[in-house]
Amino acid sequence: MGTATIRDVARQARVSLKTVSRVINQEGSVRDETRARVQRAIEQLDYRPDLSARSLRSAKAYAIGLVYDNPNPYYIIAVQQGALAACREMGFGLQIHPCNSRSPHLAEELRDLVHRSRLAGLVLAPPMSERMALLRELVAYNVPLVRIISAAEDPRDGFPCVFVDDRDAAYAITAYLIQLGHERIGFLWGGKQHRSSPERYKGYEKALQDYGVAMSNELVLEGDYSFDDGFRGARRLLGLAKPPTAIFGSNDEIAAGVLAAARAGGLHVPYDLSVAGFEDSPFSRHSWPSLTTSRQRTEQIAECATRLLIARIHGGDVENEGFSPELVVRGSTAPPRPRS
Amino acid sequence: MGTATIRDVARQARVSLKTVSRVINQEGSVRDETRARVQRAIEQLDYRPDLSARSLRSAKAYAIGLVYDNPNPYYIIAVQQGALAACREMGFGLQIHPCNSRSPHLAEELRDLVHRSRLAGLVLAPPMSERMALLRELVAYNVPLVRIISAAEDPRDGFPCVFVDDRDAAYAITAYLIQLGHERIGFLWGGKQHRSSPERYKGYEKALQDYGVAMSNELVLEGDYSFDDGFRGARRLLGLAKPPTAIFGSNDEIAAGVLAAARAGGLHVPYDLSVAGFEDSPFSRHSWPSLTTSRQRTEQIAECATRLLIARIHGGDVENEGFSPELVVRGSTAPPRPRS
DNA sequence: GCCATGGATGACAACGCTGTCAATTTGCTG
DNA sequence: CAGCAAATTGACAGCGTTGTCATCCATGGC
Repeated sequence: MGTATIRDVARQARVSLKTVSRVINQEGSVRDETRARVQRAIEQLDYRPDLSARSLRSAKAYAIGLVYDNPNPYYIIAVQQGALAACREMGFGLQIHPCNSRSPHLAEELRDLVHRSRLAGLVLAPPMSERMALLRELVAYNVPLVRIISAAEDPRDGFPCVFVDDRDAAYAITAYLIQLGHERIGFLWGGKQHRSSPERYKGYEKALQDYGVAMSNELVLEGDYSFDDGFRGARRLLGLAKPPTAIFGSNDEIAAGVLAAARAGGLHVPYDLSVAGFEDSPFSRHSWPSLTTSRQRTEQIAECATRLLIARIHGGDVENEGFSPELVVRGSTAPPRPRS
Repeated sequence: MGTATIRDVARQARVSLKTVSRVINQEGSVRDETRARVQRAIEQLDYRPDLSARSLRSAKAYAIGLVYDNPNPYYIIAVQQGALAACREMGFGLQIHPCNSRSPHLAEELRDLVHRSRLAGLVLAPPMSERMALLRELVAYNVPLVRIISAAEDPRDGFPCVFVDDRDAAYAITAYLIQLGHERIGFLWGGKQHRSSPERYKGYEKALQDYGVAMSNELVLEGDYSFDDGFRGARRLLGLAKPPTAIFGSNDEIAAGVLAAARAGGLHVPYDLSVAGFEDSPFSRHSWPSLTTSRQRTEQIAECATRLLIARIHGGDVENEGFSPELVVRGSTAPPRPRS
């Protein structure tokens, strides 16, 4: 049995191979009656075009690659969902490619992937999307790509992208904390290899300036986008002579660590300490108290990036697009407790 | 530039196409000197075989599909990682295929996928892996597959699988709670469409029996593998005239909901209430207190399943394999508070 | 010195499909 | 009804690779 080919369909419909091909690819120039006959044959034989053969012959590719190196399952799943949605709609396949962003041979590895698997292009998630050297190499290899990056505005650097305004979002969170009455607001950095980290820091800094709140270096700690760094960072901040009344973690995992540290220290969130995160991961809804955070429409962002890539592959000259995360207020933030 | 073909390599090495093919596929019957010349040409030209052309011609496939319908990002990412590890080692590609397990045309959809994308076979994660009708259809379509399922022992039903003994693991957790001194232990069911749910329930039930602890229907509630059902279920249990002193949630998300409900009710975990989860997701480590749970080596399980599939594709007649989750004791469980 | 043996190599076709271009049919005009 | 353009259809080659089978050459036994 198995797998009818275009040949079988042609025989059954009493037309040439090429006519079947035309019907499949909606090329037009086929009489309605002929088309109907071919359609019928296709259904009777349960025929499905073979993507390998098609892409081999037409020198077009019908799959794209999704490249990431990110330990955050929520983020990755959302990116995958978005990319898949776009791919399915456009009739493309999706090949996922988690990788090590520190690998020295990444450009070759990716070019390899593209060539071997006949990928039409790549969607790059952070932090790969922010390695200029990598981007240049890939472009030199003629690999079409679209990036998802953190930037306050269109970078116009020649590499197409979808950009997310982390700075503005961090500004909004910080401003919200200030408006609640907080004047000592701790900030825990995310990973240095992510461009989003300095962006978020800049937003924090600018809000303090704009509202005339004094900066204090002791309130800002470096770290990574991890629970453990949130925990450790919070412990240090809470051990200060003048501890902060609010802590802004650069993502929800960090904020989760802060929550844990606060509880370990016997503090009641939000009355003794306000905590804010970033990302709106499910964790932020399920923690106790639930986290004030910033909602990134990761799925939509990825879908948009994938659409851009496919449009580019189809030869379009497409514009970059920007997204702004939005503030989500939940139970982990409140006005500071009046000085006793 | 672009993408040398086997033809270029043959020209450069002054041999025939076929000889290059032999070298690439390690077929033997090539003189060392010739092989070296070809190798050199391959490196110089940076040649990579085209998987589409190869699979087209050889009627073999070099990619497998991973099919799942599961809202839990931690689980999915772990399964993907495991499957990818096996695929990379064996030179296979991986195509992910999230889908709706309730779709009536799933079998056709999957057969379609296999055919169009020339997949060598499918790895099925729960709950798809437990739909006998689906399995039968796929086998009728000649689709090689391996399942990941929940079962206390090798089902020997003709469909190859990797089976995870959820029952024994749930038994271990329940027994542990009993040994701590608990006699009223609530149980919150997972999703009915997952075979793991009744398995976990059976483990709970058996432990109560074996230890001579009275069953009480009011302590057992149905639900889904979700935070919200954990929250609602816990509220109901805690509102009973004789509330439980411990609650066993069928997974970590449910347990997270229980934690939240306990806190909303002013209870201190673990002193007023012990809580246990299942899965060892990162959440279980990052919650406060961290959750006593059952560690499933999801990544290894998926890798094993993928290996089995590839072995089967290569014509091997392989044995099913079993995994037993292991008890992880953390801060959310303690002896019950003495009656006041 | 001759032939059987077997290892190394190559020529050629074909996998399933689409691009090119030529052949055929259709429809329209005068 | 001839004449011509446009619409429709088909023959054929070839994408990059491997399977089949034929060919070539060195070796060794008699």
